[in-house]
Amino acid sequence: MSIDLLDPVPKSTLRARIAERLRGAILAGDIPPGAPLVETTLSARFDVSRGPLREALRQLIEEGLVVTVPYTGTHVAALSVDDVHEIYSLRTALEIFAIEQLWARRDERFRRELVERNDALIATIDAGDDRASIETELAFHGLVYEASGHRLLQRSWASLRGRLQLYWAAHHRAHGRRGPRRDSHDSYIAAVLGDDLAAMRAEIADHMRRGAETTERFLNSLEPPAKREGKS
Amino acid sequence: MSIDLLDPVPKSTLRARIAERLRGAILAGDIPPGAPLVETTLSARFDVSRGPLREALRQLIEEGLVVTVPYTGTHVAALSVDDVHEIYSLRTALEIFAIEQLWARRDERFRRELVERNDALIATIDAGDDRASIETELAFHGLVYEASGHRLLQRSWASLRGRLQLYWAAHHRAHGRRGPRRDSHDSYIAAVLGDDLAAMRAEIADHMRRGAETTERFLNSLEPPAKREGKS
DNA sequence: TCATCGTCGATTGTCGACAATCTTGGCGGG
DNA sequence: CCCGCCAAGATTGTCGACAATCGACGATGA
Repeated sequence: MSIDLLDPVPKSTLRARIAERLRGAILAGDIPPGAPLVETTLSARFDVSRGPLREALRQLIEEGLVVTVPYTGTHVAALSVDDVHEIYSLRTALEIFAIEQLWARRDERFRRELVERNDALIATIDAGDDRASIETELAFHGLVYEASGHRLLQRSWASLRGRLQLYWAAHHRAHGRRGPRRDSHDSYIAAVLGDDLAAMRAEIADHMRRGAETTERFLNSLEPPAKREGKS
Repeated sequence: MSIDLLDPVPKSTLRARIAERLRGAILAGDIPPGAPLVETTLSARFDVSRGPLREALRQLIEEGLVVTVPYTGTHVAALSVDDVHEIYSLRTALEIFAIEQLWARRDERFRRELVERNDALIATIDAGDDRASIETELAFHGLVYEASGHRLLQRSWASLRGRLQLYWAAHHRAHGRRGPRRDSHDSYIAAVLGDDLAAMRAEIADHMRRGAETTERFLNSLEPPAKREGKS
C-alpha cells in the first residue's frame, strides 16, 4: 500500500512478533474478550520464554486490548458500553483536530488518497469481505491522522484504533456483516474536502454518533443486564 | 489531595517503583535529555535485576520520556521544538474537549476545586518554589481531565503530561523561574466557569499558544542551530 | 593516504529457574 | 448452618546467566 522502499528493513524483535501474533489472535476472536491469558501457557504455545511474552503483553495492555492484575491474572479486555462511548467521543475530538490540522493546506495528495481509500473500502464491501472491510475502513479514517503529520496525534489514534477494532471484530463475529453501506462515507468525504469548517465538525460528530450507536446497540443485544465491565 | 479512599491499596510491584524513581530522576534533571540509559548500569545502581528495569523503561518509552533502538542503546528523550508544538496543539484539543465534557453539568465540586487548586498554585508561586509550582500547575490543569470522568481522556492527558513536564523541568533548570505570573490563570478560570462556549475555546487556545511560545523560545535559546531532534 | 574488512567491546535480547503473592477449596469451630 | 482460618495450587514477579546484534577501532592492502 504505502510502504516506502527506502525505509530500513524491519529488525523485528521477538517481543514485536509475539505482540503482533497475540493482537491478531485477539482481534480475530481466537481468544475472546474476558478470556484468561496465562503467561506460562502462552510462552509454551509460542515456544518462547516468558520474558519477551511479558513485554508483548505490556504492549497490548497499553493498547487497551489486555488487562492485568498483579500476582493474580491477565485477561483479554472485556467489552463495555462505557468504553464504546469514551472511544467514540474522544475519537470525534481527535479526528476533527486531525482534519483541522490539514484544513488550510489543501493537500492534493491527501485529497486523492482519501478518495482512493474510499474506493478500496467500497471494493471490500462489494466483495462481501467483512474482515477486509474493517481493515479498509480503519485505513480510510487512519489517512487523516497520517496526513496530519502530527506524530503525537498518530500515536493517540493508534491507541484508539486497537480498542475500536476490538469492538468491530466482536460485532462482525456476532452478526456477520458489520453494516456499513457503500455510501456511508460520501458525506464524510464531502465535508472533509469541503470549505465549511462548521459543517465538517458537524458531519464528523454525526458520523461518530452513528458509529457509536451501532456499536452500543450491538453490545446491548449481547448482554442486556451487564452494564459495566464484567470479567468473564 | 484527591486520593479516593475506596480505591485499592497500591500494591506496588518493583517495576512500578523503578519507573517512579527513574521518572523522577529524569524530570529532576539528574539524567539530562539525550543521556544514555544502560540497563546493566541502572540495574546495578538500583540493585535490581534487568527484568523489572526493562519493563520500567518500556513504560517510560510509552510516556515519551525515553527512546530506544533495538540492540543499540537507550537514551533520555531529546528536546525538540517540533515536539513542543505537537504537545501544545494536541493539548489544546484535549483540554477543550475535557471542558466541553463537563460544560453542561455545572459541577459545583469541580468549580470549587478549580479555584482551590489555583490558590495552591499561587501559593507555590509566592513561595518562590519553582519545583512545586510545576506540580501545582499540572495539578490545576489536570483537574479538568479528572473531573471529566473520561478515563480514556485521562490516559491521554497522562501521556501528554510526562512530555510536558520534561520541557518545563528543563526550562526551570536552565532559567530558574519558569515564568507563570500569579494571575496567569484568572482569565482561564473565568472562561472555564463561564457560559460562553466560543469564548472558552478561544481562551484555552490562547492560553496554550502563550505556553507554547514560552517553551519554544526557551528551546531556541538553548541550541539555535539544532532544529530537529539531536542525540547528545 | 585512504578505503575496506575483520575483530572486539558494549548493549540489548532471550532464556530457564526460583520467589512472592493471590485465589480457591476444605476443614474445624461456633 | 454459617463463618473464619489454613493449606495447596496457580499465576505473576524477580533473578542471574547466556546469546544475538551493533558500533567503533585498528589492521591490512592498494
